[in-house]
Formats: sequence, C-alpha cells, structure tokens
Amino acid sequence: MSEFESGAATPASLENASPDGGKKAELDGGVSFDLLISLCKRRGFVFPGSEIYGGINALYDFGPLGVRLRRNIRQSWWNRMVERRGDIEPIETAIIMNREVWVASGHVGSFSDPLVECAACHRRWREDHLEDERRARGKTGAGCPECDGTLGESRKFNLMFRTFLGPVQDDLNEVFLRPETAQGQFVNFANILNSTRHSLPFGIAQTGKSFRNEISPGNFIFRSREFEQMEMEWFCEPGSDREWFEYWCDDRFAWYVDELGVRSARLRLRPHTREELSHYSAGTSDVEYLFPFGWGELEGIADRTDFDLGAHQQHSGKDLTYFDPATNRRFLPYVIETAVGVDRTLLVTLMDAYDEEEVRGEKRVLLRFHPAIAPFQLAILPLSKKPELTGLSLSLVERLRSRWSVDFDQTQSIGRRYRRQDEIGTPLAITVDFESLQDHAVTIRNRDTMAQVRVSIDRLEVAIGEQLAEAAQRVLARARGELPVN
RNA sequence: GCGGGAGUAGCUCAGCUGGUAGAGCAUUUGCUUCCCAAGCAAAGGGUCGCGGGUUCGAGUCCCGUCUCCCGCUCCA
Repeated sequence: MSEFESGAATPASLENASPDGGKKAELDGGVSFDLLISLCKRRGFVFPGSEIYGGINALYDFGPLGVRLRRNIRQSWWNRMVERRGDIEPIETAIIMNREVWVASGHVGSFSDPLVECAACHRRWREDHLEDERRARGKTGAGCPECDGTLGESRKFNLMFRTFLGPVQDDLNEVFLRPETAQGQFVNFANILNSTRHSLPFGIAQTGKSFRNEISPGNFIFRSREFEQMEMEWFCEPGSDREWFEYWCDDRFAWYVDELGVRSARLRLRPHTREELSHYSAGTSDVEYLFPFGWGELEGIADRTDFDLGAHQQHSGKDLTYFDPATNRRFLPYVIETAVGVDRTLLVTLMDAYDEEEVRGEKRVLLRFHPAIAPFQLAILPLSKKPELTGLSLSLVERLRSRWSVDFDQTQSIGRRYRRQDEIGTPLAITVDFESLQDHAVTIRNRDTMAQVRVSIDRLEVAIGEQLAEAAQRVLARARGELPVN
C-alpha cells in the first residue's frame, strides 16, 4: 500500500502526496463532493439508485445529462483507442462467462479472501495475512493482531457477484457477474487472431459493465459495486513489453489532458511499488487524480506478461500461442493492459470542469467541459417566447442537430438561461432576438468568456465550428496549465 | 462490521423547552421587443425516512428499523 492511500486527505497528507510541492496551493481545495452531488441530482447527471425505495448502497442511476457525458467519454476513448488506429480491434463479450474463466484467471481463488473478525474490536483480517500482521505488531499467539481478542470463524468473502445459470439454484450452476471485462479479451484472443489477420503487436478493446462486491464502496460514484470499464489488452512480443508499457503509459496519460481537458496539475502517473504489484504483473502504473479525499486511481496500466494467456492455455487445454511467420517461432504473447473506469472518468470531468466566479456580485457556476464531451454543445435561446422567435429558433434547432448536440430553452429570462447552460457546461448559446427576423443574424454567446458575437444565419455552421474550436483550445490551455488554474 | 454525522418541498436548510409545517433558490403559468440567476403577478409541490410507544396532542420525547454521508487490508 502506498503512503497516499493509507491516510485521510488532511492538508498534511496532501503535502506529502504532492510530488512537487510548488503546485501545492493550486492543488488544494477543489469542488466538494456535497456540492457536486447536489448539482448532479439537480441538473440530471447522477441520481441515487432506486431512490424512491430509499436508495441502494453504492449504486447510482445516470440522468439525461450524465448519459450524454458518459457517451461522449466513451466515444472519446473509442476514437483514440480504436477508430483513429488500425491495430486495435473492438469486442463485446458476455457479462456472464463460463465459471472456469474465473478459476483460470485466479479470481475464484484470490477474489474470495478468507476473512476472520475479532470478537472484541471487530477488526477484520485476511486469514492468510494474520501472521504478518502479528509480526508487524510484535504479537505472539493466536489472538487478534491489534487487541489480542478472540478471533471468530473464518468466512469466505467473495468479491464476485454470484448467481445461477438456468432456473435451478444449484452450486453446479453457479456463475459470476464479471469483475472485469479483460478476461473476455483473453478468452477470445484466438478468435480475433483467426478472424482479423492481425499480426503482433495488436490490441483488443472492450467497454462494458463490471461488478464487484466491494468491502467498502463509497466516495459517490468513485467506488461503486456496478461500474463500467474501458479496457484494452495489447498483445506484443515478449521482450518488447517494457517498451510498449512505457508507450501506453504516455499515451493514456495524454488522453486526459489533451482530449478530456483535465488539468495536468491534478493528474499524475504513479508507478506501483514492488509490494503493490499484483501476482500477474511485471509493472503497473496508475493514472491518478487529486480528489477531495486524496489521490485516487482512474486508470491502471499493467504489464501482465503472459500470465493470462498462459493461465487460460493451461486451464482450457487450448493452444493460445502466436505463430510468427517471419521467425518461424511460436510463443505466448505478452500483454499490456490499459483499464479505465468510465464512472471515475465522468466524476473527474465533472470535478475538474467545475468552477465558480463572481459576476456583478452574484456567484456564477460553470462547468468548463471540453466541447467534445459537453452534454450539449449548443443551446438555442429565443429572447422572447413570441411565436415568431420560437419558429425561427426551432428551425435552427432542427438544422443544427444534424451536426451538434443541441438544447432548446425558452423559459424565463435570458440571464437565467445563460446561467443554467453555464451550470451544465454548454460551451455556446445562440440567442435569437427580434432583430434576427430582420437582419437574419443571431448572437453567439460564449460560456467561458461570456463574450457575444453577432453572426449571419447563413454562415452559422462555420461560425459555430470556429467558436467551438476556440473553446476547445481554451480548455486545453487550462488543462496544460498555460492559463491560470481557475 | 465498528466508530462519527445525518435523514423536513426538486436543491440547501430553519423549526427554541411537544400544540396538526416554513425560508431561499429551483420549477410552472401569465404580462413586459426582455442579452447575463431582470421586473411584476400567480401557481404547483411535504402523510417531516419507516414502524411502534409515551401523551389530550410528536419533525419535536422514548424504542426499534431502514437509508445516506465521513473515517478503517479497495487497485476501474
């Protein structure tokens, strides 16, 4: 465990956590969870799951804006990982897989830790770690490492959701909801190889839901029991894995800054220490973001060696080797994995985009989304609800919807509507007024600068394109630290 | 599971020592040729988490229960 994960986010621990103390002042603070949770519910990003029944622990529903944001995040990942390259193939595998998959992967074994609980202090221990814990505290005997209390019966604590395939609830029919999507890639490695004519190196990518019965979920949607992953498995020649590992670390880190517009000052790439490394990994680095509770992982990039393919080959008895015609050699490829959480990315884009400023003595709340991920890129706002303006406005809505995601709002005053759009991060608002009927021009108003320009309806698409590009540049400059952090 | 905090309108909260619910914001409607949470006028919305108990009477006291949030072997 790292020093950063052990403590609360006290100012002191944040100082320790900061690799370069110079950024400390900027790194402190940020939007609070309470404020964000409230905004998410009020505006329709995230709702508590099953709310009218009192909710359900650590599960959430996504509202109209949240869904749009999620889709855009997924799309951004998809574009970078699949669409703009030729060497990564997509796949979608079933959430429920043959039970043996999880035996081979090690999840049935290592995901079901035997836990014992102290009757006195109620602390829980992993049974297989008891000796280490006692030694660390200089204890002897069979009691609780902390308080010497009596330990209870050993219980299996399986992090995988269990269910039954078919109507008979029999242990023979036991199956699991996947705790990660990656095994779908490994299990289909031979299928992809045979159906796509790829030679090494190449990747297989998948987005989809995963499920884990976390012991302690929390921090809003940060750790949920149902979550969505975007995972890519990169198959390469043994010996080239270190190089590819570095490549993917750089590439994945860049995604957050260059495409999502997350401020680099709040991001870091942290290599795992030797003790942290998983049994399968020859090296792992996490992309982390500075949350109010401290640094938290968004993405893990891991050199998984040939562990997974080897395990599946052995367990299934099927040949999963790759034949290299150039060298006439047959071998198990090594794998670099990049694994991101959609929900965590959504949380980060919200937190990082959140900003407040004072305008004429009033607080203005805005989300400085990159236009590519904003739920709406445009809002059409008639200055008045008069039918003439409504008609023209709706025709613009229809026209622009073929290219952008457009919101339409004609309730209440124009000032309110600007603020409302600011709060959901719409980069541009297009205002239709009475003069528009005469001069065939409308006003484009900018979320970040509140500046307005009058443009002819004839060249509206061009003007919008330019302004969105400009807005994107502004967000990216902020992300790279070329503009003041706030 | 343990410790701490909290459950009252969509959101944020008020409601003192018990007397059958309020504010701000938000939402909706109307009027105003109306460009930065504008003005005026209205409206909708709560069995005060749930169940018991004490009491003539309970958001307010007691018991139970559920849920949420914050801390302790998580790695998306």
